[in-house]
Amino acid sequence: MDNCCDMKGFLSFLVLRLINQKNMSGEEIRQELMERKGTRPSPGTIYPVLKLLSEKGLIEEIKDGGREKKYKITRRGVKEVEIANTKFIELFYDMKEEFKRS
Amino acid sequence: MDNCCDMKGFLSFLVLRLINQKNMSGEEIRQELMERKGTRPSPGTIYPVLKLLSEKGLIEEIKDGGREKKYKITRRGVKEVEIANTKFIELFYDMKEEFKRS
DNA sequence: TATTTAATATCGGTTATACGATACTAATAT
DNA sequence: ATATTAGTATCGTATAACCGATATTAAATA
Repeated sequence: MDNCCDMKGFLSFLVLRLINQKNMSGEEIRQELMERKGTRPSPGTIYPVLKLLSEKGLIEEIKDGGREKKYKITRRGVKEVEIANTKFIELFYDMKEEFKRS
Repeated sequence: MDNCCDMKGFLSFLVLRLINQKNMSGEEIRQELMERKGTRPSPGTIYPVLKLLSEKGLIEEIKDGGREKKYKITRRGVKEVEIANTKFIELFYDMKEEFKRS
């Protein structure tokens, strides 16, 4: 309310990139986003995103016996990440300098 | 609809950064975003954003005689951009590599 | 086997983003 | 002075993001 630039949106992009880096469960993703944003996205936020990405065939479930269900990227997902990365960089190309300094 | 990662959101962030780089009119901003995204945001998208940013004291109008009204960043706006940049980098820090390669 | 519990899934509602269509304004041209 | 036109502004609406609360599931434990 008080802040411009709430940085909403891009959640599915972030989630897809996380799963692209390594297989992750919903809770692991919530934890990772907690560290980046300071706030932990609610279950009602994250699981619908995982469902959506699954339905689009960009990620798929894997069960490794434990309590958690993990997701891994699919080949389509890898392609999608690459396309999305390119779009992202085109959109924010002038952030390059800021990233360098970080 | 078909695509995950629509890259919606962040419009006010983008606009504020553009105006931070140089004084710009609504049309110039639409043009610049056209080049980055491939689609030109509609007037109904861009002018409300400019209004919002004005109301928050992050940008202000300047008239330079011509047909266009330009906006310049305020000191508060500059601060806000810096804060937003930091948040952005925290959120997408792992894009650093992709930016380097670009 | 029954219970507990961590993780996952769903539902309804709120807010923000963005669009298309339309109206307004003021500089320019006639 | 009037008409045109580029740019600006507004309105109503659609969509998407996200949350909180609640329900469900399945592994772990008692």
